Amino acid sequence: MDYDLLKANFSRYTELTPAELTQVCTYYQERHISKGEYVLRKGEVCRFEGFVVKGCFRVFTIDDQGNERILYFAAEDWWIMEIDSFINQTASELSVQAIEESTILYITYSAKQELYNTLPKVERLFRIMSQTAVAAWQRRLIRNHSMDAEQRYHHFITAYPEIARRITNRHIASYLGITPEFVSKIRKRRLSNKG
Amino acid sequence: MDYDLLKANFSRYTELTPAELTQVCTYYQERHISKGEYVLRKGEVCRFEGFVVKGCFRVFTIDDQGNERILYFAAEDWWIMEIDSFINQTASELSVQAIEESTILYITYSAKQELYNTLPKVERLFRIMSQTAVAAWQRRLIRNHSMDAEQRYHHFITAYPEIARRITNRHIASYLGITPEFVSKIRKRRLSNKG
DNA sequence: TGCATTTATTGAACTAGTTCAAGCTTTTTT
DNA sequence: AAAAAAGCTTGAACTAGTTCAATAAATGCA
Repeated sequence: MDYDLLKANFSRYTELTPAELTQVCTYYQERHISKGEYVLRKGEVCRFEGFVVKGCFRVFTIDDQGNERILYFAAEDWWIMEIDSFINQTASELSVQAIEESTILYITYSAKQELYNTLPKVERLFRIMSQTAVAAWQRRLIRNHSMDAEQRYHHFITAYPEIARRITNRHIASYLGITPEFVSKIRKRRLSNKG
Repeated sequence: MDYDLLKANFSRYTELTPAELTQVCTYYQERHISKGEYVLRKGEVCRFEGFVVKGCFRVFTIDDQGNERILYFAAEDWWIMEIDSFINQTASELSVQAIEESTILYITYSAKQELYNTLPKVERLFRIMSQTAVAAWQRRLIRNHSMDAEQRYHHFITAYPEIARRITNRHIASYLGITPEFVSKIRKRRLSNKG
């Protein structure tokens, strides 16, 4: 099992010694998820925190009319969980589905609690990780208010070219909050402006 | 000085003994801010984390064309800071301005570091607070994608009736990501539907 | 108190994005 | 390899929300 990606992710937030990093990783287990499989469904309790080692997931909501809204994509080096459901062990508002053959490293709720108590430095690690995430979500909200659909599309494909290549137009549309038809029209416009 | 509101806020996230709560509060100082005054301007480094005891603030961005977008309002029991700027001590993307005569309790960057080191439980407190905030920002993003302007307006005034009464329509518009004119039209529509 | 400034309302013309429907392409399944 | 299913593209008609302009109302200031 290869924990290098996970270790690198952790090291971005707090300095841990190689021994500490290795110790933390022992709490994480590997799991393979096939394309289309759900790791979490709306209404279930999120019992794990997952780190994507290989593959890609979509994290999304389903509203009363059955419309799906993709909140984010999680490819290599991203986390998948329903944060509220995981920390309070309550019903999840989100679903998480693999859109490729994937491998994750996951930690259960009880193992996570044990990890926090065993190695208090991990508390700081996830504190900083979460604070960084808050800032990122705030920036995304501002982008959504200050950019139109075409600008948001352009921002997405330049900020995440890797992910953009791997997903369908419908998924991009759902992520951007617009219709798939309008994504087609934006693409057409962009092509004719460049040709 | 009255730390009750701050203590109650902390207690929502982690259990601390009365002694610990009191100890934590000694790191926070009171400051009065007059209406219209800025506590942070875009480009400055955010050197404090503030908790609103009395009054109301707007936290907002200014884009290249000079357009302001309100990210959130912070009245009593809310926090004001630029989280990214505070944790990394880098230039802030946001500005924070008092829209009423206000009182805050604030902690400086170095005092916060000292607090984390002196009382490690605080690390957990802010870890949970930040994780809760991530979930809240995710929910807000989903609302923005799945509701139209009228639904968003209605959600805001029913979720935060207190704040809605205290701010102008322009501010609500800026928060909702629509024009002030359209807020007027929504209000008119709502009135005639009820009369 | 009166003047100046900001804020709210309303309407008419406009635009970004949606909806629906049809035909085409690609992927998945058998 | 064929059939089925899902995804993409395009256009025409529509709608939610914007822009601009003018007027009225509220607020701040000397």
